[in-house]
Formats: sequence, structure tokens, C-alpha cells
Amino acid sequence: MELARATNRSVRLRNRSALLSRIFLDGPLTRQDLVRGTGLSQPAVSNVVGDLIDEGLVMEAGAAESDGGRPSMMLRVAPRHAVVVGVDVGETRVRVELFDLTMTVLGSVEYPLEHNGTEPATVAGHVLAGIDRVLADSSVARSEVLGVGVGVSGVVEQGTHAVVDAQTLGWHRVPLERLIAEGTDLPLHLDNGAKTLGQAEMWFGAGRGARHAVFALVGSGVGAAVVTNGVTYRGASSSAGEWGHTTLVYGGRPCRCGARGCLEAYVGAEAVIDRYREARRGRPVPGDDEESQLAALVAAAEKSETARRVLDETAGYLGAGVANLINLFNPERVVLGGWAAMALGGLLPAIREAAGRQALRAPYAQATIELGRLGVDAVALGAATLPIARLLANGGIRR
Amino acid sequence: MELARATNRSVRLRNRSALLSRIFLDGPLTRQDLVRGTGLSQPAVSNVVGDLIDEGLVMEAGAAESDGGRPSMMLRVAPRHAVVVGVDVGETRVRVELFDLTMTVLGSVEYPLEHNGTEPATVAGHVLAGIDRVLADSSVARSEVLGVGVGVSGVVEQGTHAVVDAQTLGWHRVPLERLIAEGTDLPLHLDNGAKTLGQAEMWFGAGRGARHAVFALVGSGVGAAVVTNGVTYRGASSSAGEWGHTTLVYGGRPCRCGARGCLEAYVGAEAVIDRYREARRGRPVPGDDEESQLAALVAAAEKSETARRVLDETAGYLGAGVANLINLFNPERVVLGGWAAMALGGLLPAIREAAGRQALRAPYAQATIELGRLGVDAVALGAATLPIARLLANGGIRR
DNA sequence: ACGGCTTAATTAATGTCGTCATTAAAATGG
DNA sequence: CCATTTTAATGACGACATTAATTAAGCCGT
Repeated sequence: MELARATNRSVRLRNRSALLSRIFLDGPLTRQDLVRGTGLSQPAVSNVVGDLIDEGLVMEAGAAESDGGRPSMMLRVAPRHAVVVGVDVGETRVRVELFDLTMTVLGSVEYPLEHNGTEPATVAGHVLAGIDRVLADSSVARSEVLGVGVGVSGVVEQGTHAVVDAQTLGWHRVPLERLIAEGTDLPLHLDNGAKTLGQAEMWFGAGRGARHAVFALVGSGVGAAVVTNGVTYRGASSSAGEWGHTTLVYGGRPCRCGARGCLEAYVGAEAVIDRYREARRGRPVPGDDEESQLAALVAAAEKSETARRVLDETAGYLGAGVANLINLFNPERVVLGGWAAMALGGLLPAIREAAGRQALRAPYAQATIELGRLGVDAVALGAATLPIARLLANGGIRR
Repeated sequence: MELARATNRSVRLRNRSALLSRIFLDGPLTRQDLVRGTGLSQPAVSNVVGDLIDEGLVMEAGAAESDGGRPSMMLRVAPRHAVVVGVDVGETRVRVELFDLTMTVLGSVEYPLEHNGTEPATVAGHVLAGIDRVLADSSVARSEVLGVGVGVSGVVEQGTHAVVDAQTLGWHRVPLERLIAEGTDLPLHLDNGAKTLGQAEMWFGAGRGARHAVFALVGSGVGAAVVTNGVTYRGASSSAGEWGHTTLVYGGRPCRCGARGCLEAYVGAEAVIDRYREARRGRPVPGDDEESQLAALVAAAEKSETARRVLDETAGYLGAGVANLINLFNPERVVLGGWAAMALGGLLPAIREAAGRQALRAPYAQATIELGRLGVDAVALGAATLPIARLLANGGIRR
């Protein structure tokens, strides 16, 4: 309800933001497209676009087809007006990628993390080294970098400097943003990895065009990002969307978070593999790491009744979890992402069916349930969109 | 992300809306308070306030205390600039109330509903008769009515004419708004009852000052309203917040919605009483209706181990359900309302404790869990705020 | 009771910005 | 090569908020 005041200047800011956002997200577009899309008058569009071109944010890129009449010029965001860095701090590795403004990858590096010794300072060091590395590899000057986005698998509490809680990394209130900021003065944006994945799928993947969507990230653990009215929902301290630790089986299996019956204790990759091992009466599941173990389970389901049953149950739990999201958020789309969701992609029909059993008819009918389209690197891509989102919101004005 | 265009006029509209909202919600206030609160300049505030006074929306109400210097005038919304009607269509009755703009009750009527024969046309008839009745009783002219808000215990799908699904009333896609609109040309606003309760608690009760809050409505069934960034969250088809039918006990008790293990099947009043009866090996619970039966259970807990256990379990389930809300929405407050929640108010400490066990530490620490402050008629009060919310959003300009 | 002081509200001057109406530019087609 | 059509740029106009200056309206001490 609390509305900010409006002044004459804010009109221009808003219109700059609206036009620049459209050009970025739906471009290339002509001035006429913008007139139709925004409802602004032609002179207003030309005026603002003229400014954006003068400032080097937007460029004209050839004329559009015309059958009679002056052809309109296509407008696009200038790809090299700036570059952005996206970082994925996962449970097993730090990945740093460099993008131009069309989200073309200019370079990338990856640093594996030791399974136990994930010191915050080490991670911050990898991030800083990674930034230097990708800039050097692509011979891009530091001054061209608009900002650095970091997606972290854990709860990221925003503030002057973002603070991270990550049980899987053994982190409690780690001031990761400060640690990184000590090594660089590039603008930093930290966010939860599921939220950056959601942002990427929203702009470039399965979420395009939706106003209300939920993105579920199923990996070793389970997370989610909720987009409401086109914007990632953060809540009071930006830890909203902790789907993995909602109770699905009251009093059920113990979860690594300390509670019982969490969704993550049933459908996270680690939990699925555990349940499979228990179903095999303790015999270990073949494979060196979770990814190959999960793959082994999926492969075994062709022949093994036990494996089949574990997967069916997984679909049931996951479907019920999705149904909860549908009942609570009433989204147009539920998008399943993360490596484990991709590996379990074959369960999609069973998941849909289970969700249909548990969800209310009306909201279930409104929602589609689908897989993500951007693969596993979506976290870094989404992280890279964070500085861009800020740029768009500010109408292209850097601070 | 999609920003609407801004034009010069929209500046004034926005500022009118911001100032009028503040005066309504936090008034009486002085012009200086508004200057400080909104960041607008003094002349801008005076100018807009002058318009609002000329139009009869706002009135000056005496001078403020002053110790030297010209005393500032207090500004308040003109109580009788318009009146609003709030309707609560519950499972057992239709209640119609008339309010002035300070939300003082000018009149009210109630029509009981037969337990099974709740024909939509009958309900619409009660609503229309109720409007006539309260207007006549208070000798208020129909032309003074700003609008009619209706809170319905069921899923309300917004559209040109809102459509209602209410399992407990046996309604499926009932065009209630059309049925009412056929009998009156007053502006109508339909919404889910939990959402109107949330709106009331948000403006006048336990939600004041919060930007992110969840309001749980526990009656015979269970519902919730989610306020994000100060605004009720509706989702794609405004059925968001169906907390009652989220799965809490996978594969558990059958729910009247057809699924299994829904929260409502454990903590709704009907379910609690059922569980108590089962714990008494089928002996009926004393009392004629659910309210007295629940009261009997609460009273019995003083002496009966069985009753005590049923209540403890209820607190456990409810706490886990609240924990899910906390994990997913990361609110500042969780407010429990509805008659059953009030009757179970003594369980609040146990509910808090159970929620603490199941929720993640960080979001749990951010949230307070409390009881609603507005009692049971909050649904009608909240419904009456719907036309007012529209008026405020439009800067006081009626259509 | 009467200046001096303080705070509130209004008036005047200035500047930003979008709209409407008009003009210039740049194509196609007979 | 000129008429036609569509796009882009100009200019007059009006809506509004801002800063600075004035006027209004109360306290307080002598």
C-alpha cells in the first residue's frame, strides 16, 4: 500500500525503465512496437530511445521489412555496452561465467570444492580469482563490468552485506558478500541459487510470459523460487521459498536440518539414494557420487521392481510437494529444474498425476508442470541477470 | 517487470493515492506529517490536500497542539463522504454490515443458512435483502454507498464476474457476483473470506505495520491469506493461499476435498472433533454444534488425559503447518484467526514451540506467531475494506 | 497588549516531461 | 519521377512538482 511519491522526473525514469526492459527482454523491436507495447506516444518513445542511443545502451540494428512506407529501424541493447559476471557457488564447485548483454558466454572457469573443507574465505578467493581469470581470458577491461551476481546454495539474507546460511556447506551466518567485497570494488549481488535459477528460467526459459510461476530446484537438496507478479518473492528477510524443509510427512524421516518429515528428506537426490539403499536392505548403491548413483537407480528401474518402487514413491512425494506449491501460490507454471530433476525427468507424468490427486481442482487446472529448459548452468546465468535487473529497474542509469 | 507507462497525469494520481491512503490508514495527520511521511514538498501536499478537501473526501478536524508557531490542522477522511457494505457469506450464515469511512458500524443483519439447502440464489437474495435492510435501518441513501464487499468461504475466481467454488456449501463454479449484480447496480467486490479477514487484520488488527504477513483462518475448515509487500497475494486465478489442503501427513487421513493428509483433515474444527471422538473410542462429543463441541473438548482437557492428548497433537499439526508457511513465505508475522483458532488460543505456546521444531531457524527467528485481534466479524469488516482499497488506489476518484 | 520568534500554509517562478498536431524523411509502386 | 504511405522528428501546450519567498497564526516575555 505504501506508495512512494511521484515527481516529474520519476515519470521519465519509469518510462526509460519500461522501454529499456522491453528492448532487452523482447528485442529487437522497432519504435512502433514499443509504442504499441507500452501505450506511450510516438514522440515520447523516440525521445527516450534517443537518449538511450546517445548513452550507448541501445543501438539501431538495420531496418525492418517494409512493403511501402519508410521502414522502421530495429532497436536492440548494445551487446558490449557492458558485461556481467555470473557465479554459481554450488555444493561441489564454484563456477564463474562472463556474459555480454545478450547473455552470450564470453568465458567461464570452474573450481572444485573439497567435500568438507569449504572455508568461506576459500570460496571468496575462488570467486575473485574466477573474475580475474574470465576477464583476462576474454581480454575485457574491469571497467566494462556492470556487476557480479552470485547464486549460493543456501539461505541468503540481504542487507548492507548479504549473509549466508548453508547447512550443506556448514556455513552459519557467513558474511560472504563482505569477504568478496574486500577483494574487489565491482558491484555485487548475492542471492539464493534457486532464486537465480528461477530468474534465468523466467527471462529466458520455461517461465517466459508467465506472471506467476514457481521454480523448484531439485539437486542433492531441494529449494524453490517463487515469482509473483513477475518478480521474485523474497519475504521479510529474503529466505522465502524454502520448500525443501516444509513438512510433508508429519513425524517422518529425519532431515539434515534437524526436523522430521521434510520434503528434502524424501525427494532430494541424497534422500532418494538413501531410500533406495534401505529398500535394498542396506546394500550400497553403485556409483562414486550422487549423480552416478541416481543414474544407476534410474537405469535399474527398467528391470528391478525395487528401483521401480522407489522411483514411484519419489514421484508421489514430489507430486504432493508440487501440489502444496500449487495450492499455496496458485501459479501458472511449476518448473522443475536442477540436476536431479533432470535425471528424474521420466517421472514427470507420474509427478503430474500425483500432484493432481493432492491439489485442489481449480488451481491445479490453472497450472502446468514442466521441466526447466536451461540445464544446470542456469544458476550462473540467473546470477548474471541480477546486475542487469538492477540496470533495467534504474532505466539504464548506473550509480 | 512489465511496467505500465507513466504520463504527467499519473504523477498526480499516484500522489493523491499515497496521501489519501496515509490519511485513511494512519490519520488524523497534519500536512507536515504528510510532508515527512511521503517526501513530497509542502506546496505539493497542500495542493493535493486542497483538492481532496474540495471534493469532500478529506476534512480538517481541529488544530494540533503547538508550543509556539502556527498550529497545524489535523486532516482526516470525511467519515460520511461515503458508506460501505461488508458481507460475510459463511458456512452457517450470511452477515451484512454497514460502515462509514472510519469503519464505524452503522447497522448489521444476519440471516442463518440451512445446513444443506444453501442455494446460491438464496444467498444472493440474503445479500440483497441485507443491503436494503441496513440502509433502511440507518436511513442512509443508496447513492451514498461506495460499494459492497463480499467475503465468501470458498475459492473465489476473479473475472468480469467472480465465480465461487465452495465444497462446504456444495458450490461448483457458482456465478455469485452475477446473481447479486442482477439485483443491484452498486459496485461489487467478491473475495475469499480468509483474504478479507487478512485485509482487516492488516489494516486494523494484528497485521498493522507489517509488509509480509500470513493470516490463517481456522474455523470448521482452514484457509489462509498471504500479504506480500503489503498487498494480498492472489496468484494466477486468485485462489492462492489454500493452506488447508496442503499435504501435511502424506497418505494420512482422508479430507473432504478428496485428497489424503491435508492440514484441514487434522486441525479444522470438524477434524479436531472427529479425532477426539475417535480417541474416545467412538463415544460422541457433547454439544449441539461444532462450537460447543470444541469448547467441551477444551474444557475437558483440564481433567481428561485423552482430551489433553488430542489438543497437544492438534498444536503439533498446527505448528507444523505454520512452520510450512514460515519456510515458504518468510513473513514477519503469522496471525491465527477464525473462531476455532480463538477457542484454541490456549495452545498458542505449544503451537509456537512446534513451529520452532519444524521451521528453519533463520525464518522462524524473523517471524512472530500471534492471535488475531478483531474477533470473528473481521471477515465482514475486511470485505467492507475492498471498495475502500479501490478508492484509495484510485486516489479517491470514483468511476 | 505588543513586538519578536516560530512553525504552518500559500503564492510565485522555474523546470521537467508527455501529448497532440504538424512537418520532415525514407521507402515502394505505377 | 512523382504520388502514396509509413516512420521519425519538431514545436506549441498543458499538467505538475520543486525551490524560494510571502503571508498566516499561534506562543512568549516584557
